[in-house]
Amino acid sequence: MTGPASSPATSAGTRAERRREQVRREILEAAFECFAEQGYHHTGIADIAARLGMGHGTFYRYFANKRDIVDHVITDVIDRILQALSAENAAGAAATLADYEAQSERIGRALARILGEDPRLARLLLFDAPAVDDALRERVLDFLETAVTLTGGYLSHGIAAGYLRADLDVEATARGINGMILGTVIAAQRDPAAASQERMSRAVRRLMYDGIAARG
Amino acid sequence: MTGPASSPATSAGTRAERRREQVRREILEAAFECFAEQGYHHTGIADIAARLGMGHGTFYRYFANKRDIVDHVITDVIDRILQALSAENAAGAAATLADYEAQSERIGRALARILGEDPRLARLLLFDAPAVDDALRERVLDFLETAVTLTGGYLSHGIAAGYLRADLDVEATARGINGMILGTVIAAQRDPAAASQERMSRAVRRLMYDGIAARG
Amino acid sequence: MTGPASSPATSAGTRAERRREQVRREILEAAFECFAEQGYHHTGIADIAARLGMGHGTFYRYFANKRDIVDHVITDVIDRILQALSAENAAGAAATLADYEAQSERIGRALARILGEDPRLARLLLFDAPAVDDALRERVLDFLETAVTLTGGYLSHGIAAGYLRADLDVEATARGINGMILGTVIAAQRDPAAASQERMSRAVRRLMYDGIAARG
Amino acid sequence: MTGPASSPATSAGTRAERRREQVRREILEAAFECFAEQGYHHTGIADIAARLGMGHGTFYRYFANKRDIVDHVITDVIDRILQALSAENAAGAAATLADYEAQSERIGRALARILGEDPRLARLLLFDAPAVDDALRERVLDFLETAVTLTGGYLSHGIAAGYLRADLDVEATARGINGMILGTVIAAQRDPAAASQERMSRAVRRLMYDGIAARG
DNA sequence: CATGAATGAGCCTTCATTCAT
DNA sequence: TATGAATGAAGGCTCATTCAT
Repeated sequence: MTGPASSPATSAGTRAERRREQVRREILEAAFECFAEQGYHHTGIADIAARLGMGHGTFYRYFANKRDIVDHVITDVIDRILQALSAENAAGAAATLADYEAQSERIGRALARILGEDPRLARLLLFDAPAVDDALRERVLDFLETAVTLTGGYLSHGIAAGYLRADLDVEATARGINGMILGTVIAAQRDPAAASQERMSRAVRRLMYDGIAARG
Repeated sequence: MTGPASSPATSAGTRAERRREQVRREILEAAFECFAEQGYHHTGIADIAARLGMGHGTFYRYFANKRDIVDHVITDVIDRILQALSAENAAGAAATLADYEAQSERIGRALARILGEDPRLARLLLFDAPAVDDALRERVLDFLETAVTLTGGYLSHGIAAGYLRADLDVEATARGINGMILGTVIAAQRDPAAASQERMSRAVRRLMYDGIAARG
Repeated sequence: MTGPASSPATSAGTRAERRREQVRREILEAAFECFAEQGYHHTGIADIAARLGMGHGTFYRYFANKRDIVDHVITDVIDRILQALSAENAAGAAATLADYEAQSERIGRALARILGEDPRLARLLLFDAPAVDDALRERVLDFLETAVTLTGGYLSHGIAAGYLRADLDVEATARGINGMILGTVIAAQRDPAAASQERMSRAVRRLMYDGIAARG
Repeated sequence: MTGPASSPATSAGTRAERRREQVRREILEAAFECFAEQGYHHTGIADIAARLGMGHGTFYRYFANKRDIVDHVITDVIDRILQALSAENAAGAAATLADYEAQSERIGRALARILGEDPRLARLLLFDAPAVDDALRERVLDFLETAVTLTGGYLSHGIAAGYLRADLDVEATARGINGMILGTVIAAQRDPAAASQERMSRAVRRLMYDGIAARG
């Protein structure tokens, strides 16, 4: 229910191939749960197999090794987040500031839904994956960078459309905005109350549009 | 009588005690380096000892076990950051918005100095420590929460002093601001160029005071 | 269908279960030998595994740890001795002094057989197990106490049947008798010659029935 | 108070030598206590030194190594027991059965005093020393054999004097008698109540002189 | 294809012993 | 002579991975 589940094409191929694909996804799901709940290093292959009631030797028929599966799990997590984002994006659709605000709101909600619904997602991505090894840490950083690029794209579009300040340092501002989202996500690790997401969303919007200074 | 009076008493106590304290710090430092470079789980006690050219048994004369030292290392990292913050704080000293901006600027610089100077600090704190175990992840979250409280204190003071909007959601806003700092710190993992810090600082300030919207 | 029906079902269960039980017993046996020959503390898990030509990791598939197996080994030793005793017991069957003597004789022979046959049994139980830790020493003392209780039972029966002195201090006398057996067993550590057992048996019988004093 | 303390010649030699000898004895005493309370293998050199408040390096100025001191401790224990025995022996003094009984009684009391007073003595000798290594186990067996020889000497004397049965198997009977003493000593490990010693003494005497059979 | 028994590299930790001070 | 810091051999235990069934 809450684990990773992407690739819409569940079909394709022989019945055996479909079966194989299904087992793969089950293992992926179980691995996600183990990693997210106990951490990568505290999870044994046997734990993953046990969760599915299968022999742990079977695991190696579907994934090369432990490192391999964590890679796939993280890929899935990232994909799910990116999908949540792109589902509500409509790239450069916002034509006015109001549009932009509404779009930001939708994106925020989508993120809140997916990440708030299952705090293990963020925990795994932010707190476990980077510690696995250099390569995986880089992948997480890449993802964050991608998110910055995405946000930057929206900002650039807004500037072109004239409803955002022309003198914005797009990249730096995008980093700032994404940082606020990151802060929200991390805060949700402690207090996953959805309400908090509402508050955060409002506060961030106020900050971005009104500034924090008192009107002189 | 007891030898030439040299070494300007780095700490108190006997010569032996000072020596002991120095070795302790060396081990702490070596452990920090190992953890930061290879990660906690890929670091063996032997690695730490080898880095100092000492027998690994010696390690256990100074620290109870591997878990013990990572705790001390993280404590040190957090302390260093908090000191960098408190050095420039002057709690509620800012009387005007200009003061506040200046103070924020100083704090930002201090952070940039300590974290930008040695990117391993942030890497260890954010990307390695949380994966060690639940307790350490909680400590890191505690630290972030402390930072939010600190920022919130500044905001509250600013509201009381009248130079910040009275209707700010202090906690949520503080989370947003700290998130931007976090985004900056994480960005520095990739590009530690000090210049980037400058840019980020400016962009964040613009965002906070002017908003991102074009002036209508 | 599932292979030729051979191996006359040493125990119940699947073939795998029988195999597992067999390996368990082999490890138990190897451990017994190692402990008895080199002592508990001088025996490494690797020694036990090496004796069976298996990887030492395999050991841990069958026993939780070193302490666990020594417990099982001692349990086995105690069980073997108790079985030797109970095989010849017939609880309170002896109706006359002659019966009683004959029964004692049989019990003595059974003990001599099992303990004399393999002096390592006694060595392990008396000279190694008590040094493992407090709990195991208590188990050995418990066993000796059980033996005293057993002997006491025979004495009580003999008193009730009228062929033993009514004024015997049952418990104390049982301790004395068991002590003599213990002395015999320990003597066998040095000279395992079966003849010695005969001599001891006779001497003890003489002592118990005739006393050591010259007939005045 | 309760530890090993032999060699009557506390004097002899320089003052420095006497001092040295005193420290040696203190270490021996502390080692006895540690070994008896925690067992040989659970005792570290550091424990012994700590008990005396001295540096553990100092230990090696008085004893070659851990194995060396346990040897001395056991030697001391054995010496103390043998002294307790020889103090009351008067070799072949008993001229009548009554004399012999009285002498046995005295010896029993002496043993009860020294072993009952400090159960750690027996525990160390019987339950720890034999597990140290082959050599020490042999020494303990040697001691038991010596005790048998001693008892055998008394029996031989009694036979020669005519108050003991001429047809006794001296050695075997001596083993039996010593076994009863051993049983008593081991029983005292559980219930060190001195009264029990009285009971045991009486029961053993009854057994040896009257036999256990009812008088027909 | 599924299984789980076997494997051994690897790592933490202890502690007897040495030796410079 | 006393000290305790340093050392590293030794050993218990885990777990990812392989492979025969």
